[in-house]
Amino acid sequence: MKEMEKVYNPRLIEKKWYDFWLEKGLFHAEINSEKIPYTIVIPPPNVTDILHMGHVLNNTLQDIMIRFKKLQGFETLWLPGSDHAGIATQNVVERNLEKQGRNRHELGREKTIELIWDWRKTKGGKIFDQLKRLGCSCDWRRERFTMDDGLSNAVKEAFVSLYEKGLIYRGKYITNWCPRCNTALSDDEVEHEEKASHLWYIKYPVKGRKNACITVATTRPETMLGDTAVAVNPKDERFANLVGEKLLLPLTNREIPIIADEFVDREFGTGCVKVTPAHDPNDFDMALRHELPKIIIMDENGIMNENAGAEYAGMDRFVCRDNVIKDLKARNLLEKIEDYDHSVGHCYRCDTVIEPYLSDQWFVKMKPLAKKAMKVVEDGKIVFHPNRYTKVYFNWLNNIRDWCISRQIWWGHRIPVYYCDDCGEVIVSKEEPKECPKCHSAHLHQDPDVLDTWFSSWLWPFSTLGWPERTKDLEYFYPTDLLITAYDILFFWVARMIMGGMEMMDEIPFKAVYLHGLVLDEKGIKMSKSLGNSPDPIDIMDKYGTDALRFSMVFNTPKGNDVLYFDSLVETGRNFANKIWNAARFSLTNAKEIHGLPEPTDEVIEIVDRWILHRLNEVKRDVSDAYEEFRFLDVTHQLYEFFWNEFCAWYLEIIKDRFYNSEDISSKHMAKYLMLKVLDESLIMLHPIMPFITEEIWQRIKDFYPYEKEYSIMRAAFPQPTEADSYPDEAAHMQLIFKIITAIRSIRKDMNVPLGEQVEIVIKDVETARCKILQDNRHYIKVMAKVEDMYIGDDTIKPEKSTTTVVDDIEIYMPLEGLIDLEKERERLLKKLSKVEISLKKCVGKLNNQNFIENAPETIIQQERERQEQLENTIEKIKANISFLD
RNA sequence: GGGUGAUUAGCUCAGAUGGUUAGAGUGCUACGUUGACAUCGUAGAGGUCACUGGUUCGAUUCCAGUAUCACCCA
Repeated sequence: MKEMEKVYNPRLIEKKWYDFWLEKGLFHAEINSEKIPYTIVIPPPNVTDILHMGHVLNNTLQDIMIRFKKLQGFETLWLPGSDHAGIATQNVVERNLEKQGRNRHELGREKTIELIWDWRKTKGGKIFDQLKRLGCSCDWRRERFTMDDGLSNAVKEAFVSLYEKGLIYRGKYITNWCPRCNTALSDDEVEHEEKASHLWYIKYPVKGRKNACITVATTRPETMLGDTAVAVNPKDERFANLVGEKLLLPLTNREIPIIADEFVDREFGTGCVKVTPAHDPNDFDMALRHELPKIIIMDENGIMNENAGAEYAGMDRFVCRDNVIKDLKARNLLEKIEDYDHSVGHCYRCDTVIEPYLSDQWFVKMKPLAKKAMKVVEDGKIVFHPNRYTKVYFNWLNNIRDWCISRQIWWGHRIPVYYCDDCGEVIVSKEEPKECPKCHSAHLHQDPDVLDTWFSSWLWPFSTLGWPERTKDLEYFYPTDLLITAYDILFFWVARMIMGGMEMMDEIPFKAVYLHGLVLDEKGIKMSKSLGNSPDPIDIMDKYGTDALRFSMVFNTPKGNDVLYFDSLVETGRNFANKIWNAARFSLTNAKEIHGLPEPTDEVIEIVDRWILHRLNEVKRDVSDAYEEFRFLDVTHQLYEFFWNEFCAWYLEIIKDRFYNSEDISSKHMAKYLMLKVLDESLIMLHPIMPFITEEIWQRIKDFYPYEKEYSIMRAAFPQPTEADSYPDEAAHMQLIFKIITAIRSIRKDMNVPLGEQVEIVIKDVETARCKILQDNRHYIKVMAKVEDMYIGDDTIKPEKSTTTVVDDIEIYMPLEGLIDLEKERERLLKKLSKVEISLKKCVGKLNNQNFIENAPETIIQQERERQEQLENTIEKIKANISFLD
């Protein structure tokens, strides 16, 4: 194998290993009765999607769990795929047509759909190549698309079975209509935005009463052309005498009644509301209660029609608004205009202002589905992480309204409903019927609409595994284990999948849901294409490496909260990757000759070896727990701290002395063995987060390791903690040694004694047991603090002209012939003294508090007493040293 | 209008069933290229844990309220 370069270069290795994993089929899952399955289905990206930072976070987290579970020995399946994104995809192709001066209508339905398929085959699914670049261990052999035959069949099956259960119905209702996309949308596809607007107060003359008017307030004055009543609250005495009277609707002179309805809020506006049943959902309900006519005043493009009156027909709705206002003013019927903020619905695909619009649509009855979906979460069969989303979920399901599933577009699953042209019979069937079952007519036509894309997505966890066929895959992999998605599609998708799973499979779709946050830019603003604040993740990977990006995202993403992204963030990951690389480089150059040697015996083990084993053991436990609990931030921080600040900064530095200066072969061997062991196990623990660099290094070291190794790190076993590697005493002793070393280095720095200059140190510790620890491990202090001569004892004497520090209550002296600056020394000691005195004051304060003594637990009191003693000793020693300066 | 979350170092964020000296990354300061790494090393400075009350022997942590910000639902 080639020598390792001085700096880690991710470009050279990433593609190589991804191809290797693919070639070995390491991402592929099969039914395996020997193993427990662990399944994640990908939240399918749109077929039009290209990778953005949100995808990076989402897919990195999924990959982490899949790789982690694989290391734990599960048969892991990460099932990838995309959805057909009805509106978005059709929009893309329509825009292309527009550029050529054509449109879908002149092309016709079939030809347009053909074009969209062509687009999907040539341009669609670009994101999958990008996910591969990100290292995602998806089982690509199982890639699915919502428009595939199997999944289309699932959609039909779901529709028909829901219809047969009476859970799907068709009707004329107010829906959210996008005049640009020319289709209905579900409530969730409407994004509300607070807009500064006005409240227009319009006077409606009362018929037969000269000069009598009633004033209504509205935010959408153009809709008055479709008013069929004015409503007041029945308890509102101001208008009691007017109920039942007729009004003359301005600009049209149509007669409309004044009605009384509980819905009217007496406090809002004037207390009188205009009722426009065909263009407002609340008014629609009111119209049902009062049997009012419903006048549709605009077409599907938001253009006023003849019902709006000859003067306004043909006008765009917003132009019409201006004209209505102008004309009302001219007739002196506009009482006033107030500034008013209200939330306006926009199409989530094209941002056009939504028009509530009366039309024939298909709906799913949600209440019965919601009930089951709530029960499984109540019963703890599905757990949300973080848990607070449980409440949000219940809140949404408790207030759920029926789901409008028909869309007036062409790209999607055609609704499996047929109408008899002769007798009007409605036939709901998976197969296209040959004749009307009622009148046997052959003149049938299919419903022209298609289904909401989410109507196929909510079946995803089981349709991708073969449903409605009862496949072996379903039996083995379903229910899936985990769904990872951003919290912004909790309702769109997660809740609906639970409903779908319960209804179709009578089984939960997944056991856990992990909801992560959104990726924001450095100012905390949501990234979006239109703002241009979203970097291209591929550029970032080119610049810093994939592992660096993955690590950095996780290192900075608190559980369930948003993450702010900026480039400098990724430097952390890049630097860490380089650190790992160099630790490996060091290890390899020093480990070569242990090839083939057996595991060393305990006879030569040193305390620092036990310390690193102990720490490694703790890290295995903590990291494994953190992975299990989706605390990815803890995983990265634990591993970063351990690898960099314990393994590299202390262990590797300490064993250098053995490598370079020791004659003891077996002791050297022990250090090399442990160095490789820590490296090996750290790599495995890091692998789910940084798959590429860990595989590269692991491949390089595996031959040096005394054990037989697998051909890929992906097939390694996640390290298990063991009681045998637990050395709490030795670990505590080493911590003390490290503290002493740091204290000596600190004096050096303060006194301007560079590490290149050897010094003499005298340590005085009157506590016998502890003093022995220092004596036994003096060589570590000598090596790490560059100390030539060292005297340790309970009776050592402070050398003249020496500088001092006190660690706990251990005194450390460094003789500084001619170098000591008395003032500076006094300053140092006084600073230290004041710190310790503050601590002591707090401590004594507690112990002098009778209530504390009476109420606090004995262990805490004991702890405080010991602390007091040590602090007093420390102070006494610092003071003595200060007076020594005089 | 209802709900959720946030407020801790210059910046981005962890954290503690309530009990030593509140942590990390980044930034900053000083010194340093010794044979893994300057994408580095060593040492250091930097925090009234948003505010006001309450519970408690003890609150930055629990509770209530206030303020500011963000998001979701209507």
